[in-house]
This record gives sequence, C-alpha cells and structure tokens, in this order.
Amino acid sequence: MSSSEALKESIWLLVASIPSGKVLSYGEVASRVGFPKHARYVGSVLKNLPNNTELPWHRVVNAQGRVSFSIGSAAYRIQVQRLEVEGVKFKAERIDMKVHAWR
DNA sequence: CAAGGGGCTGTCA
DNA sequence: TTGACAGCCCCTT
Repeated sequence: MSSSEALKESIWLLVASIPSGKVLSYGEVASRVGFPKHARYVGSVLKNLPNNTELPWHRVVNAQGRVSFSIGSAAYRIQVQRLEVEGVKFKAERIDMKVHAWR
C-alpha cells in the first residue's frame, strides 16, 4: 500500500468520526492527520469518494465556514441541506465556526 | 521530468 | 465585507 493510500484512509477515518451537527475545515482535517499543508488534498480526497459513500463529507467546509461548491449547484444544496438537518445554522450562506466547529 | 489544476488559506488593499 | 494573490503540495497528464 502506498503512503498516499494510508493518508487517504487517515482522512476517511477522521471525517467518519466527526459528530453530527459539527464541522471541520479542510485545513483542520489535514492538520489532525499530521499534514497541516494539505488542505487541498483533503478536498480532492472527498471529491473522489463514491456516490454511495457513508462518509459524512458534508461536515467538512472551508475555513471561512462556507461550502466550497458554487452556490446553487446540486452538490451545494445537498451539503447545506444535510447540515441543516443536523442542526447547523447558516447565516447568509455561512456557518458560524465558533459555534459549530468540532471541539 | 514539466505543467496544470484542485471542494484551500491567510493576507492585504 | 469582498476580491485578488500568492503560497501550498498532491495527483494526473
């Protein structure tokens, strides 16, 4: 197994452990698996998940508390909808990270 | 090996 | 508050 495969798995495990109603930024996820500068990689890992994945990828947003999809896109709506169902409040397209960031 | 492009970020005007 | 920019660094061509 390559090291990038291992990193991918670390990211999956961490994302899978984010509690409902909480969120992390891409950079945070990267830091917590030991690679602080790999925020963009985290994004591409989540992007390449199968459609039927059980992973709560929607609990990962950018550092500004905004969804990183173009507003109005299908993916954007799905992510926002799932988060709202879990109790995450959006104000003008933004999440208050002070309140909802995981720990 | 080079080039292009990402679900990013922090800084600054 | 927004937008532009420059770092960042991995993966695919």
